[in-house]
Parts: sequence; structure tokens; C-alpha cells
Amino acid sequence: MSGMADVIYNLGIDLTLSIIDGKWKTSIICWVGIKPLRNGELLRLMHGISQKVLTQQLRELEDDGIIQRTSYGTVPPKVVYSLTEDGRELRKVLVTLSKIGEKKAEKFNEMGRTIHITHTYKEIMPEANYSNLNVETLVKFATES
Amino acid sequence: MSGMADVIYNLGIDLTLSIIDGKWKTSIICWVGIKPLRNGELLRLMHGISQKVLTQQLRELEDDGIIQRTSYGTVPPKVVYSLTEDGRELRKVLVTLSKIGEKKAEKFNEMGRTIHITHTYKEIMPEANYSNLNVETLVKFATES
DNA sequence: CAGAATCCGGGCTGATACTG
DNA sequence: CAGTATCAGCCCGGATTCTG
Repeated sequence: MSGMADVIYNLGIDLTLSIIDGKWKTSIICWVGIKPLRNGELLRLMHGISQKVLTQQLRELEDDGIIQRTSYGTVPPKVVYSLTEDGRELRKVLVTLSKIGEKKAEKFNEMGRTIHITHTYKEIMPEANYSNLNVETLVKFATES
Repeated sequence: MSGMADVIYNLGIDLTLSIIDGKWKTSIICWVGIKPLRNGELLRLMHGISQKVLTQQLRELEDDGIIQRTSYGTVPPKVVYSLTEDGRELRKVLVTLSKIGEKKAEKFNEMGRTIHITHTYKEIMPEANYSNLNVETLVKFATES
């Protein structure tokens, strides 16, 4: 019975990619991986995202067990988003994929195909420590090219 | 001058994902990684893809240096697609992403979210050797669940 | 056999306005 | 502050048809 159809993927990678599929999800994972962030902070950090899309992608990442939402139940409301264990693991892979992309970018540039990558993989490595940075600094970090 | 705008990515991963972005590209890379394949073979192997989309994604993968096109210049035409060195490297990462997806699928299944993955990462490992299989066998391999 | 050309529909994203 | 709700545009993918 049930209208809840089972989901079928050809390969495991199709599931993995479906989890990070969304224009802003990889950025969200990287930012939230640096330190827990609030809705408004994410909005300012990721230049160009709309409130609606941010909420959507946060919900999906939460449903997929990549990030977790913590509400303080205060008035005015305070909510922070942080990575789950799965999220931290996924973030490591994102670093690898970033390295590959940067190598590829070099090749493309040598061949006359101009590519520019704003942030290097080192900035999103799990080892990177930005815990002492405040949001204003992070915003500068995000918006400067 | 030039209308050819430079492309800007926030992170290297955005470039990497753009390369495998396309409903069938990961499958193409995996299949072609098993052995060089012809247009018609790929069409039969990947159930549901159309000729137009296959051509599109093959071209894009070729432009991105992931696969290479070899034409024999005969009549009737014979063309085979195979992986480049970059393609073989990328394929290894796809295996990793598949492992992650399979682990995630197990968790989802335990939580009542039914996911089915048709082919395991072992089947697309670079070490897997299907060189002695003919296309008919591959088709069976591809279409059986 | 390999592929080019055309038309079309759905889904994701973005802009805007509203609410507890 | 942290969302919801609604509408609109665009791009990707699918079906079909035609060609060297």
C-alpha cells in the first residue's frame, strides 16, 4: 500500500550526491563545520542565498543527518546549526573533492580556460581552527575575493 | 573585451561537482572505466538515457578531460569512449563516495527510510576486471536488479 | 551506427511579502 | 530573529524526428 515509494539508486554515489545536491549545501557544510552558526549569520556569510532556499537546504541536510538544529527556545528565538558526526565525516570528503577541483583548475588555466577558485581547501580543512573568530571577521573572510 | 566570462567558484569542490553534474555522468564514468564502450553500447547499458542526453554528457565529459573519444573513421562509423588519466583518478573518488553512500543507506534503512542501492562500490573499483565480459553480459549486469 | 535538431514539461532557485 | 507562503523564470532532461 503506502504512497511512500522506496528510493532506488544505481550506485552509492548517487545517494551521496543527492545529499549534497543543492546549490548551497556544500558551502553550508563548510561554514557550519567551522563553528555553529545562526540563521542570520549563514544568510550574511553566503552572499546571494535567499531566506527561503537557506531554510530548505538546512531542513534537507537535517533530514539527511548531516547537520543538527539546536533551538534555545528563547524570545526572540535563537537557533544554531552545527555538524553531526556524519556531517564531519562528509566534510572531510569535501576537502578531498576541493583538492581535486583545485588541481583541475590549474590544468584548465594552463589551457586557457580561465577558472578562479575563491577559497582553498586548506581553509575548510577539519584541522583549520576558526573558533576564536567572530562573525564579522567571518563575513569579511567570506566576501573578500 | 571577450564575451568569454571567467568562471568563478567559491571552493574547488564546486568545480569538481560541476564536472560530474549531470544525471548520468557518474554512471558513464563507471561504465567506461570498466572498458572502452561505443555509443550504442552505452545507450543499452544505461537504461532510460536518451541519445540526445548521452551525446551531451559525453561531450561535456570530453571537454572536461575526463573521457576521450576515439573515432576509427570507418563506414559505418565506429567510435569508442574511454577514460583519460584524470578520468581514472576521478573514478577512484567515485568509489569512495559510493562507499559513503552505502553506509548512509544502511543507516537510513535502520531508521525506516527505505533505500535500495543496485550496485555496490566493489563492482566499480578500479581493481575490478570485466575485460573478458562481452556487452551482452554487461547489459544483463546493468539491467538486473 | 553515431549523432544533430526541435519541442516540451518539471523542478529547483530567486524575489517578494507576510508572521509568531 | 527565524522562519512561511506565493509566484515566476530558467535550465536540465526526455521524447521524437531527421541525417551522413
